[in-house]
Amino acid sequence: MTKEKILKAAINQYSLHNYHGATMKKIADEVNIKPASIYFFYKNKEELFLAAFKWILESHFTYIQNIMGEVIEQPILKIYQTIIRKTVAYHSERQNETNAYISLVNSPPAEIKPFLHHHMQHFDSWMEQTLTEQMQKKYPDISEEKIIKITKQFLIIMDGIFWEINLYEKEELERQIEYAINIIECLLREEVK
Amino acid sequence: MTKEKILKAAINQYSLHNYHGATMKKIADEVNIKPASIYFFYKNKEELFLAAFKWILESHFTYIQNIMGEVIEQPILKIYQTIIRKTVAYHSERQNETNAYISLVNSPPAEIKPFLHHHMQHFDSWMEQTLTEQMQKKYPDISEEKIIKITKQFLIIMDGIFWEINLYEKEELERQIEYAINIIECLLREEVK
Amino acid sequence: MTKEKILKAAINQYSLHNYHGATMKKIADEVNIKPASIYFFYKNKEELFLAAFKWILESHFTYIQNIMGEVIEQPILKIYQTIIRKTVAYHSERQNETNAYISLVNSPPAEIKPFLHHHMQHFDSWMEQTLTEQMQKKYPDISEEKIIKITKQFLIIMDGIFWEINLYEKEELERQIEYAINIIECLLREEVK
Amino acid sequence: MTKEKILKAAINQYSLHNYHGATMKKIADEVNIKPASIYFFYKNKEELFLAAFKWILESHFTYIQNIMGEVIEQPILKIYQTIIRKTVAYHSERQNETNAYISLVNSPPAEIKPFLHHHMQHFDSWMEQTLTEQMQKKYPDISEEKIIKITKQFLIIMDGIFWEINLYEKEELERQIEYAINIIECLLREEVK
DNA sequence: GATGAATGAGCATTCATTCAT
DNA sequence: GATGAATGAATGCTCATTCAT
Repeated sequence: MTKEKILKAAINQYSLHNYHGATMKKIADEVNIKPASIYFFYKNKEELFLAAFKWILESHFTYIQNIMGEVIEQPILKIYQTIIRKTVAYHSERQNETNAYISLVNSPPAEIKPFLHHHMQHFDSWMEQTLTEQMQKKYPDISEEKIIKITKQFLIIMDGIFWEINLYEKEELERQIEYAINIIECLLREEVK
Repeated sequence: MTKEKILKAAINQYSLHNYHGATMKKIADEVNIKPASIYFFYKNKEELFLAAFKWILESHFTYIQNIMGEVIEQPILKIYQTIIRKTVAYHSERQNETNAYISLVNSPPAEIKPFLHHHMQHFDSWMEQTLTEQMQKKYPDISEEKIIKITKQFLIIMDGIFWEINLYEKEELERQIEYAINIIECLLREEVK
Repeated sequence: MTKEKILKAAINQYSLHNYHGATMKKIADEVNIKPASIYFFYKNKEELFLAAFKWILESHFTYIQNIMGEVIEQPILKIYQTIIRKTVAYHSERQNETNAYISLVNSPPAEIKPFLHHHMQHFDSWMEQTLTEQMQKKYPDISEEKIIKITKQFLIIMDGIFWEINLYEKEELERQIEYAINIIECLLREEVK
Repeated sequence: MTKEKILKAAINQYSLHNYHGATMKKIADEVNIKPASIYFFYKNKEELFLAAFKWILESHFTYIQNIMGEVIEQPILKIYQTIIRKTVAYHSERQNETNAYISLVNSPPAEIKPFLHHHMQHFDSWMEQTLTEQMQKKYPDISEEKIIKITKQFLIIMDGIFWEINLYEKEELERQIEYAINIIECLLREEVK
């Protein structure tokens, strides 16, 4: 119970102030305990943040997996649309986790780099594989090469939108999402014919 | 001379450890001076980093402006291609500046936020305006609406590639760039007729 | 316990070196703790010194109030005599507090000025009022104007003696006190008739 | 020229911030030179302030001597009156020097203590001697004992007023001065009869 | 489980001082 | 005479961590 609250507070503090700015005191304050008490649950700051980062990455992963599970039977464009929209929705609603995630990915504390790298690779290949699998099932005529291409292109667009989550205001972001979906439509129209 | 070296060291440290983790000591060590000496050139840490950020943003801006100047007369696809390729090249060669830039954009120290926001807006609107202008000149028949759309879509792709600079190894990044250019081709083919 | 010791050490250091010269290190050394530990009890240097000053002023105030309470029923000359003698005794025995008090009054750190001013005013008006009240009770025939005058004159003499506490050796100070009391006798003789 | 300006600036800074708060930088700024330049004229901070303190003490001494010279032929009450009034005027017009003087006297930097003590003694005995001499000349019938007593009492009152220079606003100070003169009148009336 | 008290290490910053120019 | 550049030492303060209770 308390342990979990500490974890959440750590994430929040990390998202607000980065690793170096997220102090044990601030975390403790957020949970309404004293800094010394954190050490009953976590060996030290590094361990706490390792746990926090794992939690962020895993819950993000799980969430996307769930979405994927829900839409997997739908037509391919619908899948793409849903992933983009839900991902944005997820991250817009959890700005602090997203912030933490972004700075984590971009400038990870040295201790975490190997773990992070492994996770990213895992996530990416899972996403790629799942998407290509579905396309192959739905469009058995299209060459594997083309399918991989379209999947990778989708990832570029996803990444572009992801980067923009933090930069644009809500309305403008909506518009960008529409534009992004238009791109995918365009790609599919051409490739799938 | 020393002042410049301090600036560069600050950028490097910021890229490695974020604002809070980049200490005056680390910067001084990199320049082979004592921390106290930094204060002869910069009033305090904040001022030093403001100077560093300005330098990054301005040199990035100048660089893109130059590229734009060089390719502006070329066909529109060529323009897009060149911007993507050169931007990636620029940032790949200056990983530390880019890292600094990315963490700056994603989790700016509160003191810098207003300045940063102003700059981003300026850069974005300049890019959009320059690109739409060129398209209007080259395709006077296409509606303004469509031109804006394609420009914004280009920006999504740019952002996607930008985000991936840090994530992918060199070769894979090359491939992603090719895919990105393919997307633009696809979009142009359809919209421009 | 420790908190109190820190307070006393702060007063002592302040009396020795003024506000700026009294460093957290010197205070900590005096208490046999490390400077960082002070911050467990006091938020910062300013708060510590505010507490110290309050303590000095209040204990001085309380002391004088007690004296006044004890002699209030005595003849007026006796009251004046006792106040002077006991004040000097009090301050002679607590040279460091007195020194701190004096430099506080004469060159207060800007942060403390308002608090100090308020206290001084309070003390002064209390003293004046109490003394005039007693005189009015004991000499109902003397005009208020005259009573105020004699009270104010007493304060001048008090201030003179107070200033001299630090300047004269013990014996010479005794003699000055006698002279001061003689002045008051002279004033009373004339005014009271 | 510059040397003198530095001296004056040092006094001013000392009066504003005490010895520890009066930095070489602040002094240099006031003279519009760089801190390094001060060292051309003074060996170090201590020497500068020693010079400054000497200057304050001596000019104060000289001033009082001049006043004394001017009024020495006048009746004794007039002498007392003038000394009080002119001393207050002098110090009111040079609040910074006075402040410096007061904190100097009350909490002198350890290095200066012996010099200061010697000076104070010299000043006090000169004042006492001059005044008693004059009284003896003007009232040859009064016993030496009585004369010394009245002189010392005058010094108490002077000290009281001196202490109040910093505490009271202008108008209230005027009133206190009147009261002080009244005291002296009272003393003279009685002793001189 | 929780915390009061303490500390070592480190941080940004200031300051008196030096020295070559 | 004056200063730009540099620094050692110190200062107020923060922070992760420990440990007895």
